[in-house]
Amino acid sequence: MAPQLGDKIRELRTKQNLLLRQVASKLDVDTSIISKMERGERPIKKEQVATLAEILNADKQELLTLWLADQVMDVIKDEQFADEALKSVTKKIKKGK
Amino acid sequence: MAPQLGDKIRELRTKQNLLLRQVASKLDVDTSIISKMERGERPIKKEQVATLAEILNADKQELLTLWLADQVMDVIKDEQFADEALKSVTKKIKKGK
DNA sequence: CTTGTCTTGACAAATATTGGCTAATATAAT
DNA sequence: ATTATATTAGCCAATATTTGTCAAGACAAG
Repeated sequence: MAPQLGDKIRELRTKQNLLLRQVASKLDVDTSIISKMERGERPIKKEQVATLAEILNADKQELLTLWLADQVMDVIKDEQFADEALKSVTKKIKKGK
Repeated sequence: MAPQLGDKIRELRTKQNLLLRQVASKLDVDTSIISKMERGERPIKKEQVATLAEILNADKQELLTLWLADQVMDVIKDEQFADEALKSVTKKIKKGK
Protein backbone atom coordinates (compact mmCIF):
# COMPACT_ATOMS: atom_id res chain seq x y z
CA MET A 1 0.00 0.00 0.00
CA ALA A 2 1.10 3.56 -0.65
CA PRO A 3 2.98 4.95 2.32
CA GLN A 4 2.28 8.25 3.93
CA LEU A 5 4.39 11.10 2.72
CA GLY A 6 6.30 11.31 5.99
CA ASP A 7 7.32 7.67 5.79
CA LYS A 8 8.46 8.13 2.24
CA ILE A 9 10.55 11.13 3.14
CA ARG A 10 12.23 9.35 5.98
CA GLU A 11 12.96 6.43 3.74
CA LEU A 12 14.51 8.67 1.12
CA ARG A 13 16.53 10.56 3.67
CA THR A 14 17.97 7.58 5.50
CA LYS A 15 18.79 5.74 2.30
CA GLN A 16 20.96 8.68 1.36
CA ASN A 17 22.50 8.88 4.80
CA LEU A 18 21.26 12.38 5.40
CA LEU A 19 20.68 13.65 8.90
CA LEU A 20 17.61 15.50 10.00
CA ARG A 21 19.61 18.62 10.56
CA GLN A 22 21.04 18.49 7.07
CA VAL A 23 17.64 18.35 5.47
CA ALA A 24 16.38 20.87 7.99
CA SER A 25 18.95 23.47 7.05
CA LYS A 26 18.21 23.08 3.38
CA LEU A 27 14.53 23.42 4.04
CA ASP A 28 15.26 26.27 6.43
CA VAL A 29 13.33 24.97 9.40
CA ASP A 30 14.30 23.65 12.79
CA THR A 31 15.40 20.03 13.02
CA SER A 32 12.51 19.16 15.28
CA ILE A 33 10.07 20.27 12.63
CA ILE A 34 11.37 17.82 10.07
CA SER A 35 11.31 15.11 12.63
CA LYS A 36 7.66 15.79 13.29
CA MET A 37 6.85 16.00 9.62
CA GLU A 38 8.35 12.63 8.96
CA ARG A 39 6.33 11.11 11.75
CA GLY A 40 3.11 12.71 10.63
CA GLU A 41 2.91 14.86 13.72
CA ARG A 42 3.08 18.07 11.76
CA PRO A 43 1.46 18.85 8.46
CA ILE A 44 3.74 19.51 5.53
CA LYS A 45 3.15 22.49 3.31
CA LYS A 46 2.79 22.00 -0.37
CA GLU A 47 5.77 24.17 -1.25
CA GLN A 48 7.85 22.25 1.23
CA VAL A 49 7.03 19.05 -0.59
CA ALA A 50 8.42 20.46 -3.80
CA THR A 51 11.56 21.59 -2.05
CA LEU A 52 11.95 18.22 -0.37
CA ALA A 53 11.72 16.50 -3.71
CA GLU A 54 14.71 18.51 -4.87
CA ILE A 55 16.70 17.97 -1.70
CA LEU A 56 16.09 14.24 -1.82
CA ASN A 57 16.33 13.84 -5.57
CA ALA A 58 12.90 12.34 -5.63
CA ASP A 59 10.12 12.50 -8.15
CA LYS A 60 8.19 15.66 -7.43
CA GLN A 61 4.95 14.35 -8.84
CA GLU A 62 5.10 11.23 -6.71
CA LEU A 63 5.62 13.17 -3.51
CA LEU A 64 2.93 15.66 -4.35
CA THR A 65 0.49 12.87 -4.98
CA LEU A 66 1.32 11.29 -1.64
CA TRP A 67 0.91 14.67 -0.03
CA LEU A 68 -2.50 15.15 -1.59
CA ALA A 69 -3.59 11.68 -0.57
CA ASP A 70 -2.65 12.55 3.00
CA GLN A 71 -4.80 15.65 2.81
CA VAL A 72 -7.76 13.67 1.59
CA MET A 73 -7.23 11.04 4.24
CA ASP A 74 -7.29 13.69 6.92
CA VAL A 75 -10.72 14.70 5.76
CA ILE A 76 -12.34 11.30 5.42
CA LYS A 77 -10.76 9.29 8.18
CA ASP A 78 -13.34 8.41 10.84
CA GLU A 79 -16.10 9.25 8.43
CA GLN A 80 -18.89 6.81 8.02
CA PHE A 81 -19.79 7.63 4.45
CA ALA A 82 -16.28 8.07 3.16
CA ASP A 83 -16.65 5.60 0.32
CA GLU A 84 -19.83 7.18 -0.98
CA ALA A 85 -18.38 10.65 -0.85
CA LEU A 86 -15.18 9.57 -2.58
CA LYS A 87 -17.10 7.92 -5.33
CA SER A 88 -19.15 11.02 -5.93
CA VAL A 89 -16.12 13.28 -5.99
CA THR A 90 -14.30 10.96 -8.36
CA LYS A 91 -17.18 11.15 -10.76
CA LYS A 92 -17.35 14.88 -10.47
CA ILE A 93 -13.72 15.52 -11.34
CA LYS A 94 -13.77 13.13 -14.25
CA LYS A 95 -16.29 15.38 -15.88
CA GLY A 96 -13.82 18.24 -15.79
CA LYS A 97 -15.39 19.46 -12.58
CA MET B 1 -24.52 15.35 -10.96
CA ALA B 2 -24.66 15.51 -7.18
CA PRO B 3 -25.28 19.06 -6.03
CA GLN B 4 -23.26 20.83 -3.42
CA LEU B 5 -24.67 20.72 0.04
CA GLY B 6 -25.56 24.39 -0.02
CA ASP B 7 -27.61 24.02 -3.16
CA LYS B 8 -29.43 21.08 -1.68
CA ILE B 9 -30.25 22.99 1.47
CA ARG B 10 -31.58 25.93 -0.42
CA GLU B 11 -33.68 23.63 -2.51
CA LEU B 12 -35.13 21.95 0.55
CA ARG B 13 -35.76 25.23 2.29
CA THR B 14 -37.49 26.98 -0.57
CA LYS B 15 -39.64 23.99 -1.40
CA GLN B 16 -40.97 24.19 2.12
CA ASN B 17 -41.44 27.94 1.95
CA LEU B 18 -39.12 28.58 4.82
CA LEU B 19 -37.33 31.90 5.16
CA LEU B 20 -33.65 32.23 5.88
CA ARG B 21 -34.39 33.78 9.22
CA GLN B 22 -36.63 30.91 10.20
CA VAL B 23 -33.96 28.35 9.57
CA ALA B 24 -31.39 30.67 11.06
CA SER B 25 -33.18 30.95 14.36
CA LYS B 26 -33.59 27.20 14.62
CA LEU B 27 -29.95 26.74 13.86
CA ASP B 28 -29.09 29.60 16.19
CA VAL B 29 -26.96 31.60 13.81
CA ASP B 30 -27.30 34.95 12.08
CA THR B 31 -29.35 35.06 8.92
CA SER B 32 -26.37 36.15 6.91
CA ILE B 33 -24.53 33.00 7.86
CA ILE B 34 -27.18 30.73 6.43
CA SER B 35 -27.29 32.79 3.32
CA LYS B 36 -23.59 32.31 2.90
CA MET B 37 -23.73 28.64 3.73
CA GLU B 38 -26.30 28.02 1.04
CA ARG B 39 -24.19 29.78 -1.51
CA GLY B 40 -21.04 28.00 -0.46
CA GLU B 41 -19.40 31.13 0.80
CA ARG B 42 -19.10 29.85 4.33
CA PRO B 43 -18.25 26.35 5.43
CA ILE B 44 -20.91 24.34 7.23
CA LYS B 45 -20.06 22.51 10.42
CA LYS B 46 -20.77 18.84 10.64
CA GLU B 47 -23.11 19.19 13.61
CA GLN B 48 -24.98 21.87 11.75
CA VAL B 49 -25.62 19.48 8.92
CA ALA B 50 -27.29 17.06 11.29
CA THR B 51 -29.41 19.84 12.73
CA LEU B 52 -30.32 21.06 9.27
CA ALA B 53 -31.47 17.58 8.32
CA GLU B 54 -33.92 17.71 11.19
CA ILE B 55 -35.10 21.23 10.47
CA LEU B 56 -35.68 20.42 6.82
CA ASN B 57 -36.96 16.88 7.30
CA ALA B 58 -34.24 15.57 5.08
CA ASP B 59 -32.26 12.38 5.09
CA LYS B 60 -29.39 12.91 7.46
CA GLN B 61 -27.12 10.42 5.74
CA GLU B 62 -27.62 12.05 2.37
CA LEU B 63 -26.76 15.49 3.64
CA LEU B 64 -23.74 14.24 5.54
CA THR B 65 -22.46 12.54 2.44
CA LEU B 66 -22.86 15.72 0.44
CA TRP B 67 -21.08 17.59 3.19
CA LEU B 68 -18.17 15.18 3.15
CA ALA B 69 -17.93 15.32 -0.61
CA ASP B 70 -17.67 19.11 -0.33
CA GLN B 71 -14.84 18.74 2.15
CA VAL B 72 -12.96 16.45 -0.19
CA MET B 73 -13.58 18.76 -3.11
CA ASP B 74 -12.10 21.65 -1.19
CA VAL B 75 -8.92 19.69 -0.80
CA ILE B 76 -8.49 18.43 -4.34
CA LYS B 77 -9.86 21.23 -6.44
CA ASP B 78 -7.11 22.89 -8.46
CA GLU B 79 -4.86 19.92 -7.80
CA GLN B 80 -3.10 18.40 -10.72
CA PHE B 81 -2.91 14.85 -9.40
CA ALA B 82 -6.33 14.71 -7.85
CA ASP B 83 -7.40 11.58 -9.68
CA GLU B 84 -4.30 9.64 -8.68
CA ALA B 85 -4.61 10.66 -5.06
CA LEU B 86 -8.30 9.81 -4.97
CA LYS B 87 -7.67 6.41 -6.40
CA SER B 88 -5.02 5.69 -3.84
CA VAL B 89 -7.19 6.82 -0.95
CA THR B 90 -10.12 4.79 -2.21
CA LYS B 91 -7.96 1.71 -2.21
CA LYS B 92 -6.67 2.44 1.22
CA ILE B 93 -10.03 2.76 2.89
CA LYS B 94 -11.39 -0.34 1.21
CA LYS B 95 -8.77 -2.30 3.06
CA GLY B 96 -10.19 -1.05 6.33
CA LYS B 97 -7.52 1.62 6.38
C1' DC C 1 -42.18 54.98 -1.18
C1' DT C 2 -42.45 51.24 2.33
C1' DT C 3 -41.86 46.70 3.72
C1' DG C 4 -39.77 42.29 3.88
C1' DT C 5 -36.27 39.18 2.26
C1' DC C 6 -31.85 38.24 1.01
C1' DT C 7 -26.97 39.51 0.11
C1' DT C 8 -22.60 41.68 0.93
C1' DG C 9 -18.62 43.67 3.10
C1' DA C 10 -16.17 45.35 7.06
C1' DC C 11 -14.65 44.61 11.48
C1' DA C 12 -13.17 42.49 15.86
C1' DA C 13 -12.91 38.41 18.75
C1' DA C 14 -11.85 33.83 19.14
C1' DT C 15 -9.37 29.88 17.50
C1' DA C 16 -5.92 27.35 15.10
C1' DT C 17 -1.53 26.86 13.03
C1' DT C 18 3.11 27.57 12.75
C1' DG C 19 7.86 27.43 13.90
C1' DG C 20 11.54 27.96 17.27
C1' DC C 21 13.64 26.99 21.54
C1' DT C 22 15.18 23.96 25.05
C1' DA C 23 15.31 19.93 27.63
C1' DA C 24 14.89 15.07 27.61
C1' DT C 25 15.80 10.81 25.39
C1' DA C 26 17.89 7.62 22.40
C1' DT C 27 21.86 5.62 19.81
C1' DA C 28 26.55 4.59 18.86
C1' DA C 29 31.50 4.56 19.51
C1' DT C 30 35.44 4.30 22.26
C1' DA D 1 30.61 4.73 31.74
C1' DT D 2 31.56 8.93 28.93
C1' DT D 3 31.28 11.44 25.06
C1' DA D 4 29.27 12.75 20.84
C1' DT D 5 25.61 12.83 17.82
C1' DA D 6 20.70 12.21 16.53
C1' DT D 7 16.11 12.31 17.48
C1' DT D 8 11.89 13.53 19.94
C1' DA D 9 8.69 16.00 23.31
C1' DG D 10 6.77 20.03 25.44
C1' DC D 11 6.00 24.60 25.78
C1' DC D 12 5.63 29.40 24.13
C1' DA D 13 4.99 33.38 21.03
C1' DA D 14 3.90 35.03 16.54
C1' DT D 15 0.99 34.62 12.85
C1' DA D 16 -2.91 33.20 10.19
C1' DT D 17 -7.39 31.68 9.77
C1' DT D 18 -11.98 31.33 11.11
C1' DT D 19 -16.05 33.03 13.22
C1' DG D 20 -19.86 35.78 14.33
C1' DT D 21 -21.93 40.43 14.44
C1' DC D 22 -23.42 44.33 12.47
C1' DA D 23 -24.78 47.77 9.13
C1' DA D 24 -25.62 48.89 4.66
C1' DG D 25 -27.11 47.63 0.02
C1' DA D 26 -29.96 45.20 -3.59
C1' DC D 27 -34.19 43.64 -5.04
C1' DA D 28 -39.03 42.55 -5.49
C1' DA D 29 -43.95 43.08 -3.98
C1' DG D 30 -47.46 45.78 -2.70
